[in-house]
Amino acid sequence: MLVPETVKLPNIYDVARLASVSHQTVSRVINQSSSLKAETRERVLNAMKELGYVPNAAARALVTAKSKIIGILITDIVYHGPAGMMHSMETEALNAGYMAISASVDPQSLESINRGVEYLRRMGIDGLVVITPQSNSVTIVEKLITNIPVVYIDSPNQPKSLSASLDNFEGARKGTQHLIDLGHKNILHVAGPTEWFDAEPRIRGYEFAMNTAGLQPRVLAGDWNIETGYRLAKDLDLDSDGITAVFAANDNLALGIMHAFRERGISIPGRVSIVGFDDVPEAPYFAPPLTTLKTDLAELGRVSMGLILGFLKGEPVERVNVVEPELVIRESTAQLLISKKQ
Amino acid sequence: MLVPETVKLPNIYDVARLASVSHQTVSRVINQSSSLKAETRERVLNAMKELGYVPNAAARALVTAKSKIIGILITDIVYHGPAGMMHSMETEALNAGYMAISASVDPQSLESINRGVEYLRRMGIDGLVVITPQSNSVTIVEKLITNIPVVYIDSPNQPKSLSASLDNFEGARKGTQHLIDLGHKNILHVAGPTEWFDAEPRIRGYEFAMNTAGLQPRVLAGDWNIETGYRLAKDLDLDSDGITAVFAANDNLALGIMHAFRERGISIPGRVSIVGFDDVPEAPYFAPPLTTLKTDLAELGRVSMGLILGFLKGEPVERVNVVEPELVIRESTAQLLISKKQ
DNA sequence: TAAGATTATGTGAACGCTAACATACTATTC
DNA sequence: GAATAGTATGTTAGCGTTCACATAATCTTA
Repeated sequence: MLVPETVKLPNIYDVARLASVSHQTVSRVINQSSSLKAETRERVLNAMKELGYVPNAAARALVTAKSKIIGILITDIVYHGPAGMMHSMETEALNAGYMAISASVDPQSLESINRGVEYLRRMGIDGLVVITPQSNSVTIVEKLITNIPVVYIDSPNQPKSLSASLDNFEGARKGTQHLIDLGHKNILHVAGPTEWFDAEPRIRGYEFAMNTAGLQPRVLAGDWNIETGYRLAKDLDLDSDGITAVFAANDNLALGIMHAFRERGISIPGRVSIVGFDDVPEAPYFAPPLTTLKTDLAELGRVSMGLILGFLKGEPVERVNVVEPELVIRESTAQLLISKKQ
Repeated sequence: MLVPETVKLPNIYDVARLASVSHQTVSRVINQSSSLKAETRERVLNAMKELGYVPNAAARALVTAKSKIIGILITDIVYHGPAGMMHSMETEALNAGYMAISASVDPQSLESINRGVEYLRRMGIDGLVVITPQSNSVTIVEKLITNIPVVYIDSPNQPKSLSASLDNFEGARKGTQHLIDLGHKNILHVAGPTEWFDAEPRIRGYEFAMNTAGLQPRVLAGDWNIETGYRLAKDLDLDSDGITAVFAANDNLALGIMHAFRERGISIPGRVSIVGFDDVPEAPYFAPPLTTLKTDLAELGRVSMGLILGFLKGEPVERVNVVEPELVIRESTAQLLISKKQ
């Protein structure tokens, strides 16, 4: 059996003794202070290496009142997007000498959100990124976190805070316009869950494109899950409304929809064109490959973390930043050949 | 513009003063000590609430020499598996009063791994979970982390440490056996990258099943990417070897392979049966739905974190734990009707 | 009701670091 | 070569906790 050993880690005094300098000189080496003789620095560096010294973050945090930790409050990490976003945020933080630390919470449970925020506060985070698609988390955070900068991702209209978001409206508009350009007139939008901040602007972007083209918008309420797309498309009546294209609020929905159509023998894009949103890595390999809106979430993560870090460095930062999705055309969309109204 | 305000957070003395007790009594309330008059506890609790007091983790870590933080060293968080695993680990840690903190590193770069480990050490982590599929990270960790417990996920044979892993061998054996049971004789294995610990036992499991059945194993080297599956299957000669089934080392490869076959007009499972590994959420919606091995990575995460936490609590823990994949049969595999050797 | 046992609270020090100041060395100037 | 200005180093205190111990208050029991 393994037992916890209690090895005393070397501290700044141990290094100082070995290098025959004062502990403060060691501190200066750690903090790259100027006015240090090269020879002394060298000696200290060697002593540190010899003892395997690492600065104690707790002690430093205590005295500086800065933890060099950025918190990330995140819901639903299981979805494709957030995971990649986390990764890019962490890298960005690391490069600036910060650690990123995340608490994933259940957006349905106030208690869970509270607990997540509480844990982050306790760690003494210097800044916070909130990746939450729902308003109740935002309210809690606003109440509890008052002394550090906060960036909200995809949570529009936080007047007092920083924010970064995808331009969901514009993405949805582009996707819909693509279908309109192909000659489609009856385009259905299968929407995401309206409690999510992302879903609503996608609906509005779709409606805007439709209205602008003088077409009748038609929205079906959904959520982000494959299964929901499948269920909705399973007994969707295309013919009576003459639907020839579907704009799905994300790739998951699109995948489920395509699967249902495949089972029903409805040809894509022969009978119906499909557009998704996200461009998940699998999208080019769907049957058929999916036309969708590529959302650079890694970039969104970088931007958000950059906002916090810039703010902490005292740089002037934009309060609101936007990342634009890009239309990727694949085989799931095609020109409408037989126009109904002809 | 927003400017960093410097609000002084209340400390234990502020609470003590407001509650008219000593700071030590407040500490006792925080740490749920017994031998405290209920009335006193109540008074302190109220004072804490009134001031919005949160204990300072840095100060506590400094004096206890315990950070209550578990580090997670992770590579390739972008893959489906690790993300879900992270989530379950974090939850497990939180429930035990620990925070989880991750550093993602590039497994190709020694420097990146070093840096990741370095950052985690600096935070004074109490334990470490290493999710890395490659041996060089393991060596670095072993060299650098000597004073705290480490769990290696999917890194077999770490004699001095704890480990948890998927039973990749058994999973591969089951998947291959399923194809054999369906009457297939010429089964190709498209393998994962051999530098990854996961890939090799999958190859061996496949070979074991084949050899046991008196069949000739045939392995094609690949990696974990969809694109690779696609590329390999694009000009794969099925006929000259009479291949009727493919066992892919993960679902990504399977997806790429299926896509190539679809393009080539090769019917699945009519002409070729396909088995994957992972059971990604999309697998039931592939064309056709994919037979695969469900790997409960969330469970693997829970087990791993549980090992560390149990160890830290001084409980006796198993050194090695294994999570078994489960065969999920879908439409991508079918009975071989025309047997070649008949 | 005095003595001991138990429960409840208080006091000082220490954890490892950095900030602020003090002092010792070296280079410059007149 | 004495006065001045850097440059390089040392000394002390304090960050907010918990720990180990000391003391005060209360409860037993003969």
